[in-house]
Amino acid sequence: MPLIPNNVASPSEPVSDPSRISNAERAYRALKQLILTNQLPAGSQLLEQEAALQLGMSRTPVREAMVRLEQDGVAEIRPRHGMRVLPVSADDLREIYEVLTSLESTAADLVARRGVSAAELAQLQQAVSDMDTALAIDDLEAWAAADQRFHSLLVELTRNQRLQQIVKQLGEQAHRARMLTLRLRPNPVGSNRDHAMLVAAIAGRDADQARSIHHDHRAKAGIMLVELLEKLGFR
Amino acid sequence: MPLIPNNVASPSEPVSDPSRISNAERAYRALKQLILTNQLPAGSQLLEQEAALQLGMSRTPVREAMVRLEQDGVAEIRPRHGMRVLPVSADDLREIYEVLTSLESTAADLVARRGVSAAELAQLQQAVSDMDTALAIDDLEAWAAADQRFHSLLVELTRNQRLQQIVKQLGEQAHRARMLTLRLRPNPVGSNRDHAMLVAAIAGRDADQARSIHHDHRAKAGIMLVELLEKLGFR
DNA sequence: CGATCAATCTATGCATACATTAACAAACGC
DNA sequence: GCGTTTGTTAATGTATGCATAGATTGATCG
Repeated sequence: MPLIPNNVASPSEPVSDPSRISNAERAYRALKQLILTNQLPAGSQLLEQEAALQLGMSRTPVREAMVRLEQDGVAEIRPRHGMRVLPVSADDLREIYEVLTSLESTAADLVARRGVSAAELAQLQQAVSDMDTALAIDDLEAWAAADQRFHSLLVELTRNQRLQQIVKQLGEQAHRARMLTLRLRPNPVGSNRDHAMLVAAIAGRDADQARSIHHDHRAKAGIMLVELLEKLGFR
Repeated sequence: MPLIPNNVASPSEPVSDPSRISNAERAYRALKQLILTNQLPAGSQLLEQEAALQLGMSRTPVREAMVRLEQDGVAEIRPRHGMRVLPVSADDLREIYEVLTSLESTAADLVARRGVSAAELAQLQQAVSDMDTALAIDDLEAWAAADQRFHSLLVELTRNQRLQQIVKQLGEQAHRARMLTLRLRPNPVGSNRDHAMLVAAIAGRDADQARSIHHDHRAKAGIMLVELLEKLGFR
């Protein structure tokens, strides 16, 4: 007997209270947070039961969280060994940056082409300025945060939710590697300059220029990180 | 100890099936298939219990499948209303094609830049030739299949697994809309020409040309589909 | 007749139980 | 000793039970 849809929903109406977070959601966020901060380092394994105990819930919601993390590409479920946090090899990072370079330079193009409001431009400029400040006082954590905010803003301005979501997901995968190498890489002065130039191109509605600048920016960063990771011996 | 040698398998039941698929996986594939073929059309809802009954399993693996489908972006879980198959609006399609255009033109660039073996080139040419044949006998289903194969091949040749996975996922989201409009759109003769030109550019290692051709190809197709969907009144 | 509210129903989210089977180890034959 | 076999353990995959909250229904009131 085939699965027959028994009714068709009217256009999606908000139904439930979004403020209530399920245990499955809590587990998902908690585990993801642990992974992104390297508290659950690459390669570590976690059994459903262990995680459930730690989080004060049963295996069921934990399992759901692990399934989601697997689909996010940050972990894998190995049938008798629990969830294993995926390492990010130099090759993985190369893949990630190839995609990010493509999508973010497209974002720069789209945003420049459409044009941005004064307020939006100000936000971008603020992020660049925060990066400069952070660099001046040698606060690399703050610099990384501002950098991330800049990229995030840029992508949000495309108003393409799928593009946003994909870039965010890949950014999370790359995050751990970036944090590991934050203090090993040359001071990112060039990065700040690139961003300032991109903002100028966006303000001037020069889509080709914006695309080109951001493409090179991401490609450079990608190559640098991949080489760094290779030197560190991450295969 | 057993008097009957245990290497004699009972006729009906294989002892150890190495490719044993979990019920959760079965549910995932079955539901996804139904959605992609529009047997479970956009907007339809399906309760966990209903699906479980139809698939001959309990709610637990069904639920896992639904969580995965939600992360795939083809359905949403609405508490107390079951899983709802997401409609693909004209706006959704615009988003999807923006990303696909970006990623696939990058793929064309990468593949042309690296160069392909004679065998790989032949596969691409075969796909183009199949598209021509299908068009000549007016078999649109076959044409769509060959078209999909071409795009799929192109992306596989990048050897970037993340790029492949993302393009595949977005392709699945767009699939239903493409099938719906397959007979309403103008005959895709231009599409075949674009593909032939792309193959030539790849053979000639002309990355810029390859990128440009494929970018325009995808952008054209996207605009056409979006307009078609808007005319059909999909919001 | 339409709106409001209470009573009922139901799908879900989670906990828990259980059968299965891979992984490990111990025992065994060579 | 060493590879093989068998027994044990434990983690999973799935089923099931249950409390809850949201949805639905129907009764009451204007």
